[in-house]
Amino acid sequence: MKEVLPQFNSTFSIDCVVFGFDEGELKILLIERNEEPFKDWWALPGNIVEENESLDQSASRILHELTGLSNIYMEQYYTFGDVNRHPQGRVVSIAYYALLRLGGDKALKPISSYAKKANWINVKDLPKLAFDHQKIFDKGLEKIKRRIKHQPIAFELLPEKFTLTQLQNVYEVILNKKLDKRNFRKKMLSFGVLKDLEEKQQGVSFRAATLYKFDKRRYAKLFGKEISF
Amino acid sequence: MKEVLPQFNSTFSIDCVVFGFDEGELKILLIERNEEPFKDWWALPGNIVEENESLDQSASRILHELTGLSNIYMEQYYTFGDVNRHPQGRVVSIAYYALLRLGGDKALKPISSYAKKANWINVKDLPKLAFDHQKIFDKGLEKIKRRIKHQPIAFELLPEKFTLTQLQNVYEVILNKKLDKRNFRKKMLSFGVLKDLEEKQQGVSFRAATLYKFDKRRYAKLFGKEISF
DNA sequence: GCAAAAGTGTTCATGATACACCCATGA
DNA sequence: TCATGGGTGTATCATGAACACTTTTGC
Repeated sequence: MKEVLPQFNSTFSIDCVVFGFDEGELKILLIERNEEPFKDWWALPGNIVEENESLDQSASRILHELTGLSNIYMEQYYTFGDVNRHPQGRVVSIAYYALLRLGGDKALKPISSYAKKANWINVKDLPKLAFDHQKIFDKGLEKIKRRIKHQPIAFELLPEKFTLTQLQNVYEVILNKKLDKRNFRKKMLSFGVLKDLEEKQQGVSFRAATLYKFDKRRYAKLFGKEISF
Repeated sequence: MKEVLPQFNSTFSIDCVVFGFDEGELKILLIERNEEPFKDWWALPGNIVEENESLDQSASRILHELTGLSNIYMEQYYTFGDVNRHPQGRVVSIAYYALLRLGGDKALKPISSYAKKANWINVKDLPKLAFDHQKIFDKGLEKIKRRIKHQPIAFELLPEKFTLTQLQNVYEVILNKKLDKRNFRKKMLSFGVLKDLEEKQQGVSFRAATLYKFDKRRYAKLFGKEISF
């Protein structure tokens, strides 16, 4: 049966824009390539899709190999297929963005070794990227800018317990503009999806802020999928 | 160089959800398949991407072969890659939606012959579709529902000269809800991107409506890309 | 006591919604 | 003259935007 399909030398890959938020900065995970082409260049983590895995599975696998983490929030957002985007042949790349909580215990534990090293790099300070990865990144950033206005994705970038100021910070960095503190809090709390943990920040040298938690159940109940953050 | 790439029996294709609006109804173009698998089933128009064309080019080509038209408004929106979505092997499909003006002179002039016939079918009355095409359609419809709220895509479904009632109809059918006539007109006109042609409808058996035209230049000037229709 | 961030309300402008009647035309 | 859709305005409500000071805490 299989030989019925038309065929030429082509393949497809996944590339991931992995966003992390740390100390008020939005970063992405870049790897320094070990192999030609673009040896020694910085690139988005990515890999070839294997025969027996779906695209989503492949993206999860790549992230797992890279970070040792599972259950990362990811979404497919665009597919890049210009004829000459890969110097060694026709490679169509399906792009995903991922969001994860940085800081604290979760250091990177890379499993695979196709990269010399992986690094978190501030999105405002990106080096020149291999292939068409700059384009892929740009579109990914644009995507989460839109997304964060209507879906509760900001919480994926924060620890489970967070302060309202940290949350506002995520919005400010992603949207790249200052927001009004009072209006932000009023609006956020008005959705009724933040649970006041009646618990304070620890170890800060100033007034400790209240910790909140995103209440997923309540969110799902109130709004199927739609809201305007 | 080319043999460096990992490879297995796989390929990629484009599938298109081609929307057309006619007499108050939203329709899509379906073809009846001529070949196995799913011979005699209805399916979305689509084809294998060729070696020397980008994804966008491929989508345009497919639409051109199918309709004889060029310069159709299209956008890539999702890529479907489940392992068993195609019974003959691994086929990853990149989905596009297209919008075009129906009615009047523009009958279909199919060029290719992989289909027995192509038909416009009301989206409320779709038959069972081949492969995972129902899923592809669902996601496409969802996409234009969102899109129409922020981008001027409704005009792509109308003739160059249209009445406000026709425009409202497009919104109502895509969003699947009634809108208030006065509020709709007020809002639409307030954007300042509709040009009053000082010309009336012809050949109607009731009061003729004013014809308008979408003013692309003015739109581009006023709003880079963003607006809330 | 001071530095640093937490926390808190009101006013105003704008946009969204609800709602009903007269007008022009062709048959 | 009647059937059909074209065309119009106002009042109310909800939401978003602007804006500054007091409180708490650790050092």
